[in-house]
Amino acid sequence: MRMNEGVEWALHSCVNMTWLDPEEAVTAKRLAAFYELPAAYLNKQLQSLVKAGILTSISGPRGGFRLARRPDQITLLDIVTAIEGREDAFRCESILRKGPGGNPEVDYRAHCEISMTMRQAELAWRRELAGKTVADMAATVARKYPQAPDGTRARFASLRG
Amino acid sequence: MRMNEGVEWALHSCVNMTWLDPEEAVTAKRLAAFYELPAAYLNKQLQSLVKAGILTSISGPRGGFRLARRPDQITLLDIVTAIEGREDAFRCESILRKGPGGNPEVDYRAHCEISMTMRQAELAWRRELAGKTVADMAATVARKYPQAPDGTRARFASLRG
DNA sequence: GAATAATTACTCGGATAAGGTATGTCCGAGTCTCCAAGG
DNA sequence: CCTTGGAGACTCGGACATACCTTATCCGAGTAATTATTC
Repeated sequence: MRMNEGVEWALHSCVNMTWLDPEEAVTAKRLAAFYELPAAYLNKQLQSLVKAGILTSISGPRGGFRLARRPDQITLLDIVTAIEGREDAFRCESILRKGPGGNPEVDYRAHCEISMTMRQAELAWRRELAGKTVADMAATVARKYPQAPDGTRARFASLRG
Repeated sequence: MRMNEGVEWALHSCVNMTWLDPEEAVTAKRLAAFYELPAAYLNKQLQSLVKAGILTSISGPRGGFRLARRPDQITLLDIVTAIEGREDAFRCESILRKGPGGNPEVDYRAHCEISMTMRQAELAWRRELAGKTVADMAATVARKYPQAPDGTRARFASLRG
């Protein structure tokens, strides 16, 4: 059980975009150069965020990506779900159907005790992620490292791309 | 982010073993036949449970697997960890090292806000799983489906292997 | 000088390869059982 | 009848293939800025 690398990239990228002018678009190339990541692959991940309505994309010169809504309206769960998909990590395969008294018609995700318990645990995980927004992250970082916002803007400005 | 299929198999198998005589060993072949699973692969997963100290294995005729300790002493987290390993799903790659002010010496798992928040969410997940034991599962199933224990024993007895 | 139209360069977006992990299979080492032979 | 030795069969355990998903890359469609041209 291993989360996509893109989740980490997407989270950091979204927090970084918080420091920028809301109208300003940043290219995937610059976002990638920021952490020395592969640009084309990061671009692919950002596309997932666009489809999920988290980012807005702009084509052509002076194009790029920007946050589609206020940072306090974007939860970490939104980003994780956009990259990883909506399915649970534990996918109940309804193996009880093959056991004694198994019924092919029954949806065991709603009846199998193990399936429900595993689902409950994932809900706790999701609840935690849904309780934190990109704005929360940015605020904490800015408090602990006051130079971060300006430093980020400066770095973006200096990056060729 | 997709959990190993073996986790579901291991959970169901452990609950099933709860119904059996604690001294009685069940072969991987029978456990697999119970849900029509691939025997050799299930055997591989059960080996992980043995290494984790959850099951005890016995070689030779009349051999097989049995629970290494009381079902109320085996949490779902124990089983998940045995199969999936101890690492977090979200593995912080410390990409901040490459950013402005990045320090190659710093362990960002303890300083990166995003890393810590993701870790916190996984802790909530683990806490849920650690709070449920195999005995809890078995008890709930037995209450909802009183015929389950006898039915399970009967099925094991009827399986060739 | 201003408006307009063609050109150009730059961006995202999706289609296309490469690598790694989960899945699945196989055979050998060890061991318990069963059976037969001998006391 | 009881003991003992050996053959046999069965089990786990780990080494060996396969398939799928993640990771990575590339090129084309579209677009906005730019430049040259005309009025």
